[in-house]
Amino acid sequence: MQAAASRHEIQDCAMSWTDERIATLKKMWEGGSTASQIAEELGGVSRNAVIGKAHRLGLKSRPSPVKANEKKKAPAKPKPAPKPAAKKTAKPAAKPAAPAAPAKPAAAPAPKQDAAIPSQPLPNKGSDLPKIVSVGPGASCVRVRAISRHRSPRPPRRLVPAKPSPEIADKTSLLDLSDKVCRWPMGHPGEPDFHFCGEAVNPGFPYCVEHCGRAYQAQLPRGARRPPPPLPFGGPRVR
DNA sequence: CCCTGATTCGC
DNA sequence: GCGAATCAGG
Repeated sequence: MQAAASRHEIQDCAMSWTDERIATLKKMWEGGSTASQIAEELGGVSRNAVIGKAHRLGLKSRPSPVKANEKKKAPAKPKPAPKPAAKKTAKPAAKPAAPAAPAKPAAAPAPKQDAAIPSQPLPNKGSDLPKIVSVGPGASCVRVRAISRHRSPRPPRRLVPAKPSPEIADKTSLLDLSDKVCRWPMGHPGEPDFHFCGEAVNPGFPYCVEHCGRAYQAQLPRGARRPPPPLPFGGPRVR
């Protein structure tokens, strides 16, 4: 019995949208992660693929920079892009897709409360991320999402998704999130020990009482700056 | 120029 | 159904 293994880890080269991947996609999408992050997390898929899938799944567009204020008036079509075909056809492969930049200051998800935006778990006394980093040298099937730009030397991406890893087996993983548990992220997505708070939420909030206290801080009068910088999710990934 | 998501459209 | 190409706003 070679069974022992039979994990889901390497998804073969046939990257298909399995239930689990879809679940991860949903959670992250709803959790406020950007398509790029999700794509990176899932691995093997481009940001566009994630977006496309998300829409097909019926997930809606959260704060989109573009359609955010799309008005309902449009007698004329502002979209005269008749795509004359002959694009993909010519280039079935070879695409320098621009993967994603890990660090994205753009949007921090978080519920829209009037208070300040939640902040990241902060570098807790520095004891969150310093740990392992990647698994697997290079799969044989990692799509060629070459880094077109001169970003950083892409570290060996771990192929194991946000699967139940022994490291976080007893912690609240992405897939364990629910409306009842605190969604405060501990660490960053992708980290081997990344997990969520998991405490019972403060009724009406996505976080537990403790983290609500951190997420919703009253604006202090200038002069009394606090040390902790904000942002829960879309933060600078410290890789 | 970078990012973001939305949409189109060939496969 | 999938996702690259493209669009479009910030």
